[in-house]
Amino acid sequence: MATRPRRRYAARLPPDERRTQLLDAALAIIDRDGYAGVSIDAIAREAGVTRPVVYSVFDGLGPLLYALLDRQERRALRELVAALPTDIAPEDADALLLETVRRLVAMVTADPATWRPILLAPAGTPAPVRERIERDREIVRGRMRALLEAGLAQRGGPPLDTEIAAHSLVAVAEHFGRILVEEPDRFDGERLVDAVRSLLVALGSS
Amino acid sequence: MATRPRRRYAARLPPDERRTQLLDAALAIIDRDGYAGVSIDAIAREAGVTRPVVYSVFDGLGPLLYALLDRQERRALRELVAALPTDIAPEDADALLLETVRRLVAMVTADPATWRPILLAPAGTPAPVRERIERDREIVRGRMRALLEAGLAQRGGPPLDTEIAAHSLVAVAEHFGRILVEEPDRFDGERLVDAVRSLLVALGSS
DNA sequence: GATTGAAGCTACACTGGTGTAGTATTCGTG
DNA sequence: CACGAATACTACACCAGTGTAGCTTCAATC
Repeated sequence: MATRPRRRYAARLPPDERRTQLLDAALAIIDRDGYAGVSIDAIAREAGVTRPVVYSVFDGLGPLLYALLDRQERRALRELVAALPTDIAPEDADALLLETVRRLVAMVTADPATWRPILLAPAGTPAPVRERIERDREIVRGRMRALLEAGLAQRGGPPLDTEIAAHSLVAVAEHFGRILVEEPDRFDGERLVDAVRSLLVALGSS
Repeated sequence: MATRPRRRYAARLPPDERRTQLLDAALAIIDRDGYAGVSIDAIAREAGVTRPVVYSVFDGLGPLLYALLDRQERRALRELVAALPTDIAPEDADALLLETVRRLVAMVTADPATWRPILLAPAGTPAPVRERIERDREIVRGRMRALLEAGLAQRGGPPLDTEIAAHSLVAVAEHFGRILVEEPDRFDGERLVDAVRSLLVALGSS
């Protein structure tokens, strides 16, 4: 009974680098197989290491995913804020809107590994992670609502339930974000921009 | 060592009734705990029966959930088709739209147990079930698209990417459907109707 | 009221994942 | 070049779920 030869030791890393590496491994798994495939065991395997190594850095899968979100959230929100307009340019609102859509599409397609875990979060995520993402979503809606109100005020638009409108816009954005991430060939990004343009024309927006 | 007393036998049922009962049990679990809580074991427990009973009727969890979807899909699509307008009434399109929204809201709030498994499906559902629901979604989008095109043709609306528009409308509808099912107190149904009404006014829809 | 077949139950073997105690290896330092 | 701290590995006990073989009970029939 040839007892299996001892496993070759993985390169030794200080906790900080190990931590980074493990988070990268988790991200790679999520990007490849979705949240379904993620487990302490899978992460250890992906990193070429054994489970106790993972436990030496994180207290379990929940805290690990939370830490991952912690790291990715910053990047994602930064990208998002950069893509959204900062204020309303009344004279060229349409062009600004189109440019924003274009930026959002580019943002997601350029870095799907960042966006997939966020857009697909409901599927099998631990509750704390899901709650956190929902909180972020709420923040984005708040910002969207502020933009809407500012826009309506400046352009003298008619009254509108801006909370509902913000929900709707974010829902649509997420829907197409999900498609961009999961079936990148389904809709060309520019087609989405064109659709918004047509909509603006249809609305007779000046 | 007091060996546990033999479990009391559950009422004997012919396969058909047992099948129905098990599907009901699965539905109750999904309605209560979401897809996360569903397993052969949990379903057997919920039905007051042991696992082999479940296996005598279904080949496993996948087929069981598929059968459940089979049963619920019919009801759901029937309700949905009943709620959507059948044709375009050009002279009172706005009222028809408002009525449709009202009907959709009523449909979901009246029977959340039917709609929760569909609206929340991505979370932890076996692939075949998810694919099936996605197919249904595609059907609904197709219908929505036909309505849009008919409406635009009749009312001489401007050109629009109706595929994108249908995606958007369904995405918004699902978003609010999910909220209605998960946080019924967040938005009053009538508020959603009002929002659509305001939107129509804002569009200067005649 | 005995028989018997359908419908349930128990018990077991298996899988894949968790978490940890104890041991082996590496590598920087003196 | 020896040693000790840091880092990794092995091995185990545990859990929850799966799927099945074989035994038990029930109830319809004669």
